[in-house]
Amino acid sequence: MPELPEVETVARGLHKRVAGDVIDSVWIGQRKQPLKSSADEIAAMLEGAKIARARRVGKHIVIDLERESADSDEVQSQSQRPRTGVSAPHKHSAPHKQGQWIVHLGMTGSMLVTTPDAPIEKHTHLIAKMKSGKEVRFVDPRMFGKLAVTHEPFQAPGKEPLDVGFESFVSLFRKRKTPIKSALLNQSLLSGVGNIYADEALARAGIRPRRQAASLTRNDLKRLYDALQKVLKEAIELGGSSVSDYVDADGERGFFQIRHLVYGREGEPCRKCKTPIKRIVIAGRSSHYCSKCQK
DNA sequence: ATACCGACCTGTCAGC
DNA sequence: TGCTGACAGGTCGGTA
Repeated sequence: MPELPEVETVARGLHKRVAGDVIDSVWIGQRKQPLKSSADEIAAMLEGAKIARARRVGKHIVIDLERESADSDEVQSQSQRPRTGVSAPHKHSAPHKQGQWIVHLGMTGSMLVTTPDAPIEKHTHLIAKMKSGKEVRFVDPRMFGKLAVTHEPFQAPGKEPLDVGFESFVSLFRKRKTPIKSALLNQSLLSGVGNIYADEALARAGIRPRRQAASLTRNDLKRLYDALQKVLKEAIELGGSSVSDYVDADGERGFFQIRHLVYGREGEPCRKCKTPIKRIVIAGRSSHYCSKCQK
């Protein structure tokens, strides 16, 4: 489901709602598909930790956790401790002060901040109960999402599309024989671009998705670079694209889908020239373009 | 090294 | 009213 703008929206929503809050307890459901870290590892890292920050890296949500340096001697049980910050629920609390909770939403994942009485949706795989009374819930029908915890600083494999400089952008594609659409989807080149925004950026730049990446002129790449940054920023402003079931941390849909030029518009007229939008398959993914406006 | 392809899952919708 | 097949925002691992 979620690409850079959607993940950014969810991360901002989480930050706004639970930054500074402390995780009291964690419930983790059974899943056919593993979460990546084990349930025990996740619970050990999360329980008793304070959420310092929620942010986006590529298509990942990174939640920075802090833990009071429980200087060994007195470790109290989590329940009884009047209004101090973090309690240490485990006797052998991690030696690390800091940790990270990494969430990938896959195709259909969502991270919701709810009240405890909100009905529990089908396919809820994790519930973190916060000291404030709120709950953070990870819901993921298709189970392509992943949860992990780590002490290592998380790094995306590729460049951040909104931070990368133009020269660096050019060098990513210069030698690639693969179609430009495939190169845009390759997370080890750029992290965060998915099927919607690849199509939308190519449409705005006037470039056909099947064009070999290496065949793009510097001028083509400049238009693509500008278009990509612009479309991502606009989409973030509108809370992302809700094509079917994407919602943010508050359960709200995004609105960028009404601005799509090509994605999901097969057969509909191009907004500029009225030519029907075409759909082809590249590397197994639907790709949409206007055959007149994109060369 | 690089690049396709199917697999991983559930849900929905169109067509018969 | 089924049933079947195609398709869905993403990534992996195996294979060419």
